[in-house]
Amino acid sequence: MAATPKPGAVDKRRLILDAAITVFARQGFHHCRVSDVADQAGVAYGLVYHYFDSKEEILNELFLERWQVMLDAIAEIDRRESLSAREKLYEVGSFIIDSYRHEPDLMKVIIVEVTRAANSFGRLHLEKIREAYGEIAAIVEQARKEGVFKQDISADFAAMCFYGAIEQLLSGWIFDYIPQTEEEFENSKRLVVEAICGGLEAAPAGTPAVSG
Amino acid sequence: MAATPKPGAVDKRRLILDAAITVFARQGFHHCRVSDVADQAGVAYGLVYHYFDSKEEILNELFLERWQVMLDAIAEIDRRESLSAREKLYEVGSFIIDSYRHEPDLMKVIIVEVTRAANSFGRLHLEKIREAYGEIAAIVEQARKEGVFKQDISADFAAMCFYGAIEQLLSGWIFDYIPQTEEEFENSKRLVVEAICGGLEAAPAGTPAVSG
Amino acid sequence: MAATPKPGAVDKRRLILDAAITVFARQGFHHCRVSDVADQAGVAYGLVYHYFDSKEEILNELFLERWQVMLDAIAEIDRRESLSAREKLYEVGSFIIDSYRHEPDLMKVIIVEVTRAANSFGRLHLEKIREAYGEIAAIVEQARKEGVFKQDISADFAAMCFYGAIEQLLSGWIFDYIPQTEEEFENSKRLVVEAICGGLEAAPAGTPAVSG
Amino acid sequence: MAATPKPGAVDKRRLILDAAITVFARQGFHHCRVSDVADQAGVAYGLVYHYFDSKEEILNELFLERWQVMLDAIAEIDRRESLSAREKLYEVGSFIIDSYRHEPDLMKVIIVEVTRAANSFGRLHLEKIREAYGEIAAIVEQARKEGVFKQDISADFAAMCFYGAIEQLLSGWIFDYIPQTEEEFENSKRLVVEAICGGLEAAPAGTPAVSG
DNA sequence: TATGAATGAGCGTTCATTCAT
DNA sequence: GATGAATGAACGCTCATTCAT
Repeated sequence: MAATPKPGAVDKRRLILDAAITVFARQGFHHCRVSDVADQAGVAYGLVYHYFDSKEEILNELFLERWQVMLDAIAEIDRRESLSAREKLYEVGSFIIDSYRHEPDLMKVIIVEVTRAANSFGRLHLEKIREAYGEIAAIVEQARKEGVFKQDISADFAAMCFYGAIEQLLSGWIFDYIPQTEEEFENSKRLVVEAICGGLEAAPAGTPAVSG
Repeated sequence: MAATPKPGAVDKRRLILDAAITVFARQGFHHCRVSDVADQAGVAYGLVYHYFDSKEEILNELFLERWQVMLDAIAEIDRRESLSAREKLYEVGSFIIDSYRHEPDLMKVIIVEVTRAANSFGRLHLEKIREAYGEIAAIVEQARKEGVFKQDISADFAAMCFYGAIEQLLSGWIFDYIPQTEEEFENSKRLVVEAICGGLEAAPAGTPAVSG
Repeated sequence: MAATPKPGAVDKRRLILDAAITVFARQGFHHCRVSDVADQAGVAYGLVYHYFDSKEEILNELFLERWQVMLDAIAEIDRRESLSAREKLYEVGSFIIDSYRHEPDLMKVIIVEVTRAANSFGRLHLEKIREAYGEIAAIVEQARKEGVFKQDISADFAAMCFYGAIEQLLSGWIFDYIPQTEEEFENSKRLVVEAICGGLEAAPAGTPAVSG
Repeated sequence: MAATPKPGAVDKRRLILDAAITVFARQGFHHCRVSDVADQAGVAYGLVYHYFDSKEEILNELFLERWQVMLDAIAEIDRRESLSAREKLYEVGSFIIDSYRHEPDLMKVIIVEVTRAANSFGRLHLEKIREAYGEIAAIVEQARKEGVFKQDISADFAAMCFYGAIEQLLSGWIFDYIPQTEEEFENSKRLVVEAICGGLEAAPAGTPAVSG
């Protein structure tokens, strides 16, 4: 459809996608009009339909584009053999949290309008969303095989807990439960791994602490 | 307002609320019409406006009614002094999971349309939703004071992880990631506490296991 | 859907249908908006959609309602055993021409937007339209069997010629080729039968004229 | 305006006109986009506007171009003094039927989108369309003067009947009421003249038949 | 000539809500 | 209480046409 834009020229398609991120994040996908996106992008209404088949397709594209980046990143992390399971999960959590830190609107849209809206748009992407759980589960599974992680908690189950905790943190930032400071972001990276891998319970006295 | 219905008479208001649970769960709040709810209830759709101010009010009422039951239940659990923190969290998780088990449509509506839709309807109820986190945090906080839970993980943070993990599990059932068997429900109650409190990591050899 | 209106009350559904006749005839189906119909009927926009599923359905209803009346009338004419074939065709032509005379807008809509628009809306109604040809053909067929009509012109072919001639006359009135006077209508009834049954050619001298 | 294309070069204007015939015939004028025509022609849709002022102008051009050919042909037929009225009408009918036989798409477009759509595009061309009736009427008129055709049927009226019958036949082929075989075409040429000139009624016994 | 990005008016349809009965 | 006819704002999408390149 749309060709690669000439170098130096403004890529209107990108402009529209970026405008959509802003508008979807601010008003919500359902509560904004296509014209809001066009206005935000500074283009005519019809141009949106020149580049996209529907309002929904814009959201799908935003999601797929970004989610794939995350899937690739997690896969890459899992391949780093020098890392322990806990370190791998730390990297995964870091990647997600940093994604939010650097592109909060985009991540808000993805979390709120897609992954947490699984019975509307998320439905379309259930498989893609589950891939992420699967990649996390793979990290856990290896740790279980090595005896580092508990045998009685399945890798899938562990992945759900880990991902759920992180998505809850993102939700906390998105909806202002939790202050959004650099320190808070960094602490959260560390603590979510500590909580899920090491558990909330303090080690019994005399037990050497296992730090992350 | 609607008066208490005569004994023996059909409570149309309740009929409409129950119909809304079914319809919201099946079609989603945004993808159903007021008339769908009325049809399901077997009443004229004008009657819905006799009992409720708007479509949204129905959802609000469903949420508030049920969420309060949960808040009360958690508060009650927290008051049981004989229970350890882990046991309390087990009871909390059990309550939520059993809620889904016994009323899956209602819980689906609450989770999908309210707590996970915090930028639309959830926005109205942020405070009420946070109360739940606060109650869980209170349980954790006491355990921290007693030295049973780690000091470096704040109670609020811990509560987010715990609630996030459970909501993720519910989402898994709602969207059919996870099989919905009695055994699965029971295992999940146990394992989510084990994962969050005890951590995913196996205890180092020689360390006495701490069971839930 | 819409119940029978109370006696004395205004039947809004009928009001909309009548308004549609006026508007479709004046502006053409494609060149009017649903709001034009609603305005003409003096009702709110949405009421049109309360009674009809779509703009198209209004046209379909207008056509089917009226066309069936014509089919019934032709069938009834064919059953009158005392009439000759020529008399039957005269009655058929009279019925169609009088239909236009008494409800020119409705007939204009049916002819212009349906029977002469067979590749858009007419497509839906091809079968129904052909029924009329079939009924006319039946009249001709009987005359052929009786030896009154020529054997080498099939009944179907003859029906096409007869119907085509009449539709052309209606078109002439609709588009003001032909003056619309009472006299013209009456003459046309007589002459179209004379032309098609008796032919344009004058009888050879000495041949007794066959009058209609 | 577009200049005459270089010899050997592709005439894009002609390409677009031919593509329009195909597309208008297949989808209908109203149900195709300018880009459909351009795609069919294998050119960018902007080019259509280089050669034509509007989508409508393409249709106008197709109609005028072809209709004039027919007008000329009928005029030429009328000038052939050796032919009887019936023979002239046979030639006219043959010309129209052969036109459809050789260029069914073009004739379909002209009949369906112009002559039978007189209240949209046809409106523009009423005069041009009537010219054809006039030419046919001229043939009849002469026959009336010569006493060959009946006096009580006016030439205009007769022309309408004759043209109406033929257009109905074309419609029958266009919309697949009537089989499109060579034999059918040839028979129709003969029979339509026989029906309209000679009439449907069998000659009374003892009357010499007048054959076409 | 030729391209297709850009424009924006226009329209069909939906549906929450009101209200007369 | 109960019904469903009536309202009308809102919105997604289409597509003929323009125009910069």
